[in-house]
Amino acid sequence: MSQANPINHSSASLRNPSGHADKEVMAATVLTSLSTSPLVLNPPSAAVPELPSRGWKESLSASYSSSTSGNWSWDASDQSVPSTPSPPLSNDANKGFLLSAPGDDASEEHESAHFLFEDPIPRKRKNSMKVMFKCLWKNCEKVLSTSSGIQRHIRTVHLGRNSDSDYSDGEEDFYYTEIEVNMDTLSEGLSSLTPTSPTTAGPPPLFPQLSSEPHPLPRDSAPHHHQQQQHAAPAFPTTPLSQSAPSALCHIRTDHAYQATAPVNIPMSSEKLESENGISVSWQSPPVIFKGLPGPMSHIRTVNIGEKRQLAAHTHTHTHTHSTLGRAHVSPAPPLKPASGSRKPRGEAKKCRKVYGMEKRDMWCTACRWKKACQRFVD
DNA sequence: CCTGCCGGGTT
DNA sequence: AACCCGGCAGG
Repeated sequence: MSQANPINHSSASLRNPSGHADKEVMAATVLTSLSTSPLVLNPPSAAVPELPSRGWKESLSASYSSSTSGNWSWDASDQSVPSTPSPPLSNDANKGFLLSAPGDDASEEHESAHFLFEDPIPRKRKNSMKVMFKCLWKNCEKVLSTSSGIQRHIRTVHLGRNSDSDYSDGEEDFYYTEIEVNMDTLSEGLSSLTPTSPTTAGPPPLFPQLSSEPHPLPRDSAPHHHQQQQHAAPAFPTTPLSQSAPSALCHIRTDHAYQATAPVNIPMSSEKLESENGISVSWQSPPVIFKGLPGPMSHIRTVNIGEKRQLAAHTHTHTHTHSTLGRAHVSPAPPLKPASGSRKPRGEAKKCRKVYGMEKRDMWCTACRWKKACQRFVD
């Protein structure tokens, strides 16, 4: 209850106003330019309306009414049902169109551009959050707007697999994160900047697990539009939204955090994150998981593929009353230790329980929840 | 105490 | 198979 704060709107204390503002802004710029339009035609600085981070829902649904095809479709529910001729593009996710693919992106791009440009009035965003999927492979910073897109990207580019006729979804390791960016904050930050292409690559994003709201956020709810550079050709892309995390919120989730390599603990303090040494972070293997609970900087969380479970409140009152102190059991069939090390040495890594705590039990990996060997923080 | 998780039961 | 949990080892 105390920590399970849903996307903390104000973020107020997330970052200290030190001197790294520009860095931040930079990232913001990138993000925005990305999300608004891949083409540099439309400088986002145009006029990004700013709405009070609070109450956007109402104000939006009100003012956002028609004007555009309004297919921001975040939540079909709050759509004012603008007379959209074409069905809401709730397609995305499953369509599996890879935005960054040479030719594919056209469509989506078109769309976004479409309603972006056609916008007569500075429409207000209905929801300032945007979900994007970011590839976590070593030097790849690809960001796509759909999970299927990123998966495909990984499959083809990193796993060297031909996506065409084969998609063995089940067991693949898709290392990517789902990030949610608050556009409001971004806009604010760069309202005074011009959208220039990012030249520096900030440190990779970090995604310590962190609580967040329990919203399930189904994959196909990702707003589609916006994308990023072309294929993964450049081994070192211009890191689109590298150091995400605009002061407000950045919501990251990694799919498949399971069997991640040994948890790497990246020194992460909001400052360090944007400190000059851009790429200094030990960003080595795709899946990176944090051991410790990042302090205040928490807007990120990791999720396992099979863990999409209901992340509901679940205030579980599991307070096990371990009163059964029956340790002194008289085991009938005793000794016979299976050749040495009977029980596992007991890894030293902190497991879900320790990391998230009982109150956030729904964030544990399934194994932990079932009192099985932790799969997320394996030793 | 607490945490991790085995072993085994239940759905 | 997914889920749950008693109970124990280790700290």
